[in-house]
Amino acid sequence: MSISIQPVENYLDSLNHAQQQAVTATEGPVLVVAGPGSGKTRVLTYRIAHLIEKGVAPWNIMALTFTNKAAKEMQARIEKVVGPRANRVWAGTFHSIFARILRVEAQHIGYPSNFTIYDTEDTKSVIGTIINEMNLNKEQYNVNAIRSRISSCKSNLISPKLYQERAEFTQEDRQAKRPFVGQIYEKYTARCKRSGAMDFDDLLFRLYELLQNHPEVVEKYQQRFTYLLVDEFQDTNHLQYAIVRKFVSYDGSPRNICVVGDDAQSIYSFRGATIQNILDFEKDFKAHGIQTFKLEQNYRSTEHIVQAANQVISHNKRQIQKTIFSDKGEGQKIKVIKAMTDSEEGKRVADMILEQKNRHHLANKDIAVLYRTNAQSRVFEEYLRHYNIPYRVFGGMSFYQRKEVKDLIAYLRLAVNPHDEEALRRAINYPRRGIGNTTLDKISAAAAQADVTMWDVLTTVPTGARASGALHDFKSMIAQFGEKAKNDDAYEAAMSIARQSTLIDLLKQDTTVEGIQHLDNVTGLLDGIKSFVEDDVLDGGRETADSGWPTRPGEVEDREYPASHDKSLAAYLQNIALVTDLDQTDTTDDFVTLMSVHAAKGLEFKSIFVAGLEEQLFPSFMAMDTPEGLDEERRLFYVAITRAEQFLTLSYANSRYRYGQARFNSPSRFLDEISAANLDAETPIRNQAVATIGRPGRESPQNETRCSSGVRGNFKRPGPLQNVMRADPKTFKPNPSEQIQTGMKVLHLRFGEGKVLAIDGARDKRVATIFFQELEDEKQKRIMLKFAKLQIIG
DNA sequence: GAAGTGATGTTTTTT
DNA sequence: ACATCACTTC
Repeated sequence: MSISIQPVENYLDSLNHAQQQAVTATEGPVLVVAGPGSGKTRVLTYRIAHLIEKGVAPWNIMALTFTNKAAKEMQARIEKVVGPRANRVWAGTFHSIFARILRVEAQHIGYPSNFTIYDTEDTKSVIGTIINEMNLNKEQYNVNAIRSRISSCKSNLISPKLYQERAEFTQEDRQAKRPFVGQIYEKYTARCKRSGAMDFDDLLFRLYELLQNHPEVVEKYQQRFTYLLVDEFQDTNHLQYAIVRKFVSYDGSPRNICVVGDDAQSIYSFRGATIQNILDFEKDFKAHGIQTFKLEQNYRSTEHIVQAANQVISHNKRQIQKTIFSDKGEGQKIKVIKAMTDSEEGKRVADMILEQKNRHHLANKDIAVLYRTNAQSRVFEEYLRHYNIPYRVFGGMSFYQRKEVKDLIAYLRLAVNPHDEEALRRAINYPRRGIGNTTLDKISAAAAQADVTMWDVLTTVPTGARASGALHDFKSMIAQFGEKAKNDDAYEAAMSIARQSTLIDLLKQDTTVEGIQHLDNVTGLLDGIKSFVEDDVLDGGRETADSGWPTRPGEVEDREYPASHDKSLAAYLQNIALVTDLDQTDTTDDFVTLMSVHAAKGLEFKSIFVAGLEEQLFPSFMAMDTPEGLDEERRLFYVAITRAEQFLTLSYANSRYRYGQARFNSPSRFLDEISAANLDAETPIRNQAVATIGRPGRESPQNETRCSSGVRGNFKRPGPLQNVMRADPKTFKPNPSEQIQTGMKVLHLRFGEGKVLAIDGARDKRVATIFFQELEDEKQKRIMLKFAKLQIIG
């Protein structure tokens, strides 16, 4: 392909007719319907470059994407055409761009500018706490269900107030036997606000409210963003479109808005995305001379693949008419692997990968295995590891979701915003400092009572003497961390917080295999913060670039928006809250990619494997009951096969383990939707394959230790710790607990001989701190005397 | 307070 | 199958 570096003058020459039109129609509303591989990103980037060439200031252009990756790629490609001033274009995800605006305008809506961003975990935890506090039944009030209901409310512009006013909702809830959902929603919203926190949906919803209620603010941004572009428009939800409209719909607006999308690739309706937006867009801007362009030539895939894709998608009724074609030649027919079991599927796919690498000289990074659910990755991992083929799994647990990483981040978050209750709950007794659930409940109740945060009442709530001391210590420690966060750069601050919170010490004490892994992860986090501080490349253009560029109104104003030069802890946290693993791919490494079909959207590979093509799985049993659900599954399949450039292999298994039990499914109906003319006739089921179904581990158990790229620790757990008898049960005679005093030597059935270092608490709440010589790692134990069986031996 | 046990739900996709 | 969570036991 000839994309890379185009001389500035003739970048238009490299485009086909439809693409050129889409690039040069800069004024007024434009809808670009772009099939897979049709050069959509190219059109978007050239369009922006073209605007800049025509004299539009980069900071007057806002380009909204769905993923950070897409935004980065766009920015990089604009830079190739127009140079470093590309950095001043407001290109980013909906969430990140809106967060940036909200930081500046926070005071208008009663938020601090360093507000915390709650991830899904935090959200669920808050909702869980509220359900607890309201004494509601956990089965009826399922946290996940409530969370998604609240989320979809926000996506549809329904505030808590509106929710409780509308009979349709209250009635529906009453029928579902959960009449308090509205109240939970209201409390949740209030609590987030009190904590100075926004969840993902709030980044959109709060911005909408801001633009709605503050004419002077909305005007400022309407004037600022004179050119608006939206990528993957089919995946926007109602709320996102409402915000976009706010920016461009006002009296005298030139309505320079360009949306690019493909209704056939809409795969996010489960989180509120709706193709209705495309239809509405045509309607909403009809009066303003909307221009529509269709990009129908596919430059990615060979003909068999494109034809198969067209056949599949033609089974969907409602769609924008278009004809995708390719002139890249017939290419290879599509192969189908029929396996007996999921394990055999894994083996056959790995075999085929090996064969393709040899026969067609493919690199690992030319190959991807796509599946419907992340849980399917395991069998492929097993066999790829067995064959020593490097691979990487995307999705599943992200780095930032790991417990030890979240633990440290909780402290960092507290340092920046001590009102962040989720961080407080996480950090307050880990490492242990004697602030148990009882104390926590008291604080929580007092905070709710006074309508303030837990931080506000931390040291004013009456508790036991011990807890009270611990709370004072904790509060002053966090306050001290807060000073560091304010004065030091992110790395210095994080480093000393990691040390002084004693989190690092705690991790170092754990010498098990996982323990070392945990410490590695935390070190990795700290390294990440370090490179955040040191990295001035990422957005450096803001400071130094384009000195020859004339100063315009707006340029000075631009400095109002926090950017790369902000190396504070607050800036770092803002950054990572909206980042996923996918965004930090090191493209120099050569590995096979394993990911869900959703995650693969927007990517392309020479060779694609789509696995698990079975009824109930793909299409998913969750979606296949309704026509709309099935259509979306089909679009998902369409996305999957159109990722392939030259080789496409589909696979399925007759039986597969789900929930620990073998299930039998028939081949996916989607397979029947591809004409036999595009399928490889010979699809041999080798007898020999059946004979070697056994797991690789069984054949050569030693092999596991050498796996080069083992990302997920398949290590054995070390079993119950120290479950060895250290004292002879026959001669063991425990003393009554009242007799135990500080300084005594005692014998414990399992822990052996120990010395009582201290005792705290009174009567039946006495807790002894005992030093056990014979224990390996954690020699000091705190033992509740009421239950402990200890024999005094001196 | 800590550790071990049994019950339960989870698995569709993600900013 | 696996992880999380309420519950029991020391």
